[in-house]
Amino acid sequence: MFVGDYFKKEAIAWAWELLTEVYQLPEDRLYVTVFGGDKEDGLPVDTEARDIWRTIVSEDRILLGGRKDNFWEMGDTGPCGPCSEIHIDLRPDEEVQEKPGNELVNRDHPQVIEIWNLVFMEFNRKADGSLERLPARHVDTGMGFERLCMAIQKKASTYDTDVFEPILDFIGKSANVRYGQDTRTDIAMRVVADHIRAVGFAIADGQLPSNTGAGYVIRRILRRAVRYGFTFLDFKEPFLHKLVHLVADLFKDVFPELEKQKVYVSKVILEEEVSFLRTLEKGLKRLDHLFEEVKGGVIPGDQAFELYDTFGFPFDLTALIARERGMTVDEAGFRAAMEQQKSRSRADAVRELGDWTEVVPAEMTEFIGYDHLEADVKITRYRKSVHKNKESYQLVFDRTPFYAESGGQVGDTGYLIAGDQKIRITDTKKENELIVHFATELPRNPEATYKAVVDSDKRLLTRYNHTATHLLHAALRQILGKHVEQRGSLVNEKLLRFDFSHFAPMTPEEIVKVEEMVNAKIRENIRLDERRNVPLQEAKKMGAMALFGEKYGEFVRVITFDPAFSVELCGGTHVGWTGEIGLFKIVSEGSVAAGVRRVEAVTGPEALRYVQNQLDLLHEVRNVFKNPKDLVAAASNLIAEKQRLEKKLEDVYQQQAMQLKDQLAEKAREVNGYHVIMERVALPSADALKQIAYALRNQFDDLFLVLAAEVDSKPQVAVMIGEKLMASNKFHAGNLVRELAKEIGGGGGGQPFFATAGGKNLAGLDTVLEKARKLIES
RNA sequence: GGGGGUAUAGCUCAGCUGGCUAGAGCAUCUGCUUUGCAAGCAGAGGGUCAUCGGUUCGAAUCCGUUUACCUCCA
Repeated sequence: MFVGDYFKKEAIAWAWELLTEVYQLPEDRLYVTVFGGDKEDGLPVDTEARDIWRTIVSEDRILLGGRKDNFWEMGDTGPCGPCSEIHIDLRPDEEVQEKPGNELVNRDHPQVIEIWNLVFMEFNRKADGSLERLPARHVDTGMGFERLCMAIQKKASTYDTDVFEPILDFIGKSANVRYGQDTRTDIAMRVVADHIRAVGFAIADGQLPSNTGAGYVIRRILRRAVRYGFTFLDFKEPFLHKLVHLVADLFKDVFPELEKQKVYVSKVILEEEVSFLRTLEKGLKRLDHLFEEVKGGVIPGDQAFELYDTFGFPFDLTALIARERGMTVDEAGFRAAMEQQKSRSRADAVRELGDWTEVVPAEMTEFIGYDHLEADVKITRYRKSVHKNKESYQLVFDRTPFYAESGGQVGDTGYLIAGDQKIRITDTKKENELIVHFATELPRNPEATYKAVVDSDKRLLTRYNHTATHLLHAALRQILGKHVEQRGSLVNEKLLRFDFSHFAPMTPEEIVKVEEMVNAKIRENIRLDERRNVPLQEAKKMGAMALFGEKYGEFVRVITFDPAFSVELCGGTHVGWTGEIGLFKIVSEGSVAAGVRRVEAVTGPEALRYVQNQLDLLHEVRNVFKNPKDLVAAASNLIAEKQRLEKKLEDVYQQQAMQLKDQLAEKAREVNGYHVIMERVALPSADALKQIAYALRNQFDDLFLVLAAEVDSKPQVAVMIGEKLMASNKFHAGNLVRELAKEIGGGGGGQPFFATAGGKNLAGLDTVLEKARKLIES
């Protein structure tokens, strides 16, 4: 047998050998399942697997399964195939006597469980639903770790194994609950134990909770754990983070990464817990409101959905609390709203991918972009992609100078040329061994040889940033400490963004130091030492920094700039000498999550431009201040002075307004027993008008005021009615002002005691007063 | 990537369908009380109602833009 050979027979035999001989699982409790064929797909029974099994176990232990259980697919399209599972019956002997285990396989029995799955990748599901045989077949093996533990340790549940016991113990002590006493708290404890483990590992692996993609999955798992603890174990304060040390210790032999980073991981978890408990609290508040509003027993589904969708408040909590108050929630309505949301998202994500059209058979693309920026290439396959009515094409070549997005570095852009046709390549991505080029149109003659040309400017600028990222990484480790680990990275032609684990904000001094060190390394003009195809072990010996969460093949590429400074495993493109970078400048420093800092920086011409812009800005500001000796003092003086003057001006306005008010008060006449003031005034603002009106109202409780004002050469009318008069219900300022506004060609309104109006006809102001006089005297 | 939401005093927020001269609690400051502290009482300062634009006589409130954050879905 050679590497790459299809080893269905061996895979089956090895699985059996491992379980029965190495792990000593009892053969008489094991069952195997084999794909039993499917009419719809026109697939026969997997006789090949069945025949292999027949040489190992007796016929009555081989069961046939349908497409649901024994045909594995990862999605609507792509590689798939029949699978063969091994199940174990862990029930006590008496039960086995009563009912044979083969009747319980794949029946969701808690103690008759699948522990092993062999997937035989033999087909490719095409876009139209049809299947084609894969030219190169292979076997995927899946094993349930906890289930295997359960089988080996002969326990009734995975949670009774030594993988979980200490964690459950600790949770029980913290919650003051004993495991095994109440199903509800038991479930909660198991959920917490299981989830903290998953989340802890994932975060140690470099995956942070976030609101998109993989990070969102982490967040959801974590929140589920918090929620179970919150409702069933009465953990109202963050507690999950306390479990991290325990999990780390339990798994330190097999997963040392968590042990190494436990402080960091528990910090991240704590932060998430705090923020989720806050959303829970807010949700509870809203829920209280909701209960008061609906009062009549059933909470509408869309309301519950809004709570969940917009405020992140879990539905089952809503239902639980509703039950406690003797109410129910319209669950069907909730699900309907949820479905709507899903289909909306799906509609957006709909991307019709056509099947590959193969031009020349080829299993991989040779990447020649480290040495070439253009090359003659042949198209090996292409397909059409439709997204939101926009067509685009994906092309694969036999070899390519285009760098595919990877390791934070963006994919190359460029064009493809043949004869008079020039095709724009807008992006390049990797799909397994293939490098896929995204094109705006389809080559007219796919069989022709094309010249592929990478946008060299963009590539060059990107190189500066990628090498600078390595220098930055090394400098951060030297200055901040060895706990600095890369958490994420983005490298394009404009800037570099580097996320790393570190607990405190960087001080301005640290930023300067890092910047200086990177620039010193640039001036040293260190030569690139690039080694391709280094065995992974050897690379590690060289001290290369490998990243958690990154998968590396057997052979790696090692990028070194001074063996004593920066050695990294990296597939990206770099400068030949660090001096090419020219200048490195940090543009911003901030945080993205608990314990993770983000630095953004620019290099080369972009850095120069940045510095230039800053200096220009400074220069301009200096000019504005007439080139003072001390710019900062000049600026702060100016601001202080401005505040002082504003205050003063306000006082003056106030005084003027009060003076005007006093003058108006003196002009008050007694008409029908009211204090009537009707004057034409000139004022700087509508607000001043309001001020005066209110001031007069405070002075006379039987006030009847109509002011016709000219504000910014526009007519404005205000009517104010005193408190006493209001009580008589005789007047309504709003109605009055509307009537008066007709004279100035405008409209208005307000409250019963105070109203304003504006208009266009300045000449009408005097008529307004006349009209008002008639109104009051009548 | 798509949907929903939020942005008001140093902090936490209220302000419902435009018009109660922009509020509450906590924090800060001053005074009183007290041997001192905690606390209490009286008072004060503190706001470009995120941004830009629009509608209106009038916008924290309605509409649009930008930014940041929250949240759900993919």
